[in-house]
Formats: sequence, C-alpha cells, structure tokens
Amino acid sequence: MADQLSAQDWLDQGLRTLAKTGFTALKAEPLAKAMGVSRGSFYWHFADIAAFHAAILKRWREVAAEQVIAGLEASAGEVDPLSRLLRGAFGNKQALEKAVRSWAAVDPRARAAVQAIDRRRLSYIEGLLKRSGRSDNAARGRAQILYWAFVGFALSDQPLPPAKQRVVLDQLLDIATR
Amino acid sequence: MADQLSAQDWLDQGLRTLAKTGFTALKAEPLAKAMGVSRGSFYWHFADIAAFHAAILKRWREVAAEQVIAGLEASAGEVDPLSRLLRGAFGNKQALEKAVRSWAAVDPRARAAVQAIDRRRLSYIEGLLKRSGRSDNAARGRAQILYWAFVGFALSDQPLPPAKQRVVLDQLLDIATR
DNA sequence: GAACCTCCATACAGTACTGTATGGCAGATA
DNA sequence: TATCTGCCATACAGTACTGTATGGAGGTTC
Repeated sequence: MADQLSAQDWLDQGLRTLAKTGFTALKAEPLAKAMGVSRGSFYWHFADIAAFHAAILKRWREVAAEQVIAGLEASAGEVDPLSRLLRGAFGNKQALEKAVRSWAAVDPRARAAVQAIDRRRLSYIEGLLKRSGRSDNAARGRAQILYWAFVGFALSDQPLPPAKQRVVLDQLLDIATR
Repeated sequence: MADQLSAQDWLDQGLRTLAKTGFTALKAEPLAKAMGVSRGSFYWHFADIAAFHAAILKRWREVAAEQVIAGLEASAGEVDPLSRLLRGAFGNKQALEKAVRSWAAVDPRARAAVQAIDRRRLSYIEGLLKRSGRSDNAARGRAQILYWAFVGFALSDQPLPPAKQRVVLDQLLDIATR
C-alpha cells in the first residue's frame, strides 16, 4: 500500500471493518480516519456511499462462492469434496459471512447479493449430493438443510469446544452421506 | 390503545417496526412520527434510546422462547412435540427472529439476548431428543444441527414453495427421529 | 377550586454524518 | 520549465438524529 490509495485499498479496508464491526461501520468519515486520510480521498474514488456499498457487495460476491468452490474443485480427488467442504465451512469463523447476512436483513442490495450467493452454493451442494448417488428430491432437501445449518452456524457466535465440534461434524457428514 | 400512550404501546410499535424494517429503524424520531406523537412522549416513558433498546430486547426474550415452549407443552400429548415444534418453526416467517439476529451481529446487548435464547432453546430441543431415546452425545449434536438449520431458515428470505417445503420437513423429521 | 400529577408539545443545543466546491501538491508530460 | 493530471485536504452547507429544558393541557385529589 503506497502513500497513494487506490479504490481497491478502500474496498479491502471496507471488508475488514465489515467483518470486524459490521455494516453499520461502512461510513466515509470513520473509514477515512482509520486509513489516516480525509474523506476527500473517498469521494474521489467513489461517487457516494451507495456506490461504495455496491462495490463492497460486488467484491464479496466474487470471494464468497467462486473462490471456495474453485479451491475445492482444484484440489479434488484425494478426499470426498463434500466432506472437505463441510469441514472447511464449519471449521472457520465466518465473520464476514455473518456481517453480510446481517446487512442483508436491512438493505435490499445486500439481500440481493446474499440471495445470489445462496443459489450458487445451494446448487453446488445439490450437485455434490447427486454425484454421490442421491435422488434429485433427496439431494435438494439435504442440500437445503445442510446449507441452512451452515448459515445458522455462521450467524451463531458461540464457538463450540473442539470436542463437541468433532461430534457435530461427524453427524453432519452422516446426514450428508447416509 | 387510548389517546394516552403507555410504555407498552411504544414497545409494541418497536417490535412491529423491528420485524418490518430492522433494528436500524429503532429510533425515537421516526417511531414518534409513526405513532402520531412527538418525541416528548418517548423521552417521558424511556430515559434514552439505550433504555428503549434494552426494554425491546427484554420483551423479545420473554416472547421468543417461553411463549413457544409453553404453548407446546400445554397442548402436548396428541402428537410428538418435536414434530410440532419443527412444523411450527419451519412453517412461519420468523421476521422478528431475523431482525433480532441481524441486530446481534452489530450490538453486544442484542447479542447477549440472542445467546441467552439460544441456550434456552438448545437445551429444550436436546431434552426432547433425549426423551425420545437418544444418547446424550447424539442428542446434543442433533439438537445443535437442527437448531442451526432453524436459524439458517429464519435468516434466509427465499420462502420455499409448499411442495419442497414438505420434502424438507420430512427430511428434518427423519434426521431428528432416526 | 387550588394545588397536584401524568403525559405530551415545542424549542434549543449538540453530534455525527453526507456531499460538494475549491484549492493545492507531487509527479508525469510536452 | 510550464502545464496537465491524479490524488487529497479543507471548508462549507445540509440532514437526521439525540437529549434536555420548559411549559402547558387534562384529569385527580384534597
């Protein structure tokens, strides 16, 4: 990060504070203060707050589904991808996921982004379940339930003790593969 | 609702707008305008915004767990309570649930309320599962997964078509009772 | 019927923002 | 070296709130 800022720098900072403090902190003045510049920089790179929000959501959509799925498919073959997906999803903090979904309850633009991501991920999980030999109907239902459980996990902020986490993960895999 | 307002009237209006517009609408001036009075009434019934928020959360805690559980236990006996619980939970809109959980991602007081409710409901579901003959370990894991799924459902705003909803509910009951 | 007490309106100062207008500075361009 | 351009600071007006102070109308009490 040079002494000159780019729009990307603002987006990175935006995603960080989004994950850390929530969408209510996505405002020009506090962000500028956190980056050690004035709002003049902000309003040079973005037309207004709405444009900044839109850019943040667009950036999130890029990272949220594609990156994860691409990473999974790339290193596929060694283990069951569904198993690795569940372990990855239920093993991390998901702070950004939580912040965006909280945002979506209030802002229709965030809601649209979340809905798009949901469709993308759901159909991906559904495909994985079918690939491991489920009927269309069963795969659709299981995918929905597993994904709901992930969203619930992401929103809940009581990190399970590792022992219980293993038990829950085993049961999740059992539900997914039975 | 007489022409004189009570603190309870303000709380009712607060819960309505919370479910409808989200926690960002819980402000004195817009609420007063919506009720056709001035903020003078608000600041007579509540010390400040923080006190109003605390009262809203307290009220939500009263309704959120106790009312549901009490209603279930009262009319118990005819069907499996776990089945009725799931049908009730996954069959309604849960707009208030969504609003409060979104709030909890930003405000620590809302977060505390949600955590308290989560513990209450989780242990209740766990008890139901044990009652129907599960081991402690299995009941704990299943309860966590089912509850996560409920939270995910509550937060998601794509109402399933009734046909798919029946499929998902059957699978949920299968997961719960198998 | 005069002193309450409850509930609300109005007016004020203060805060935390947004967006715009303008000017300046440092480096690239010619 | 003069100019131009990309990036930022500063200053201003405007908005949407919060909280407080004060007063006033209507019913209650003695």
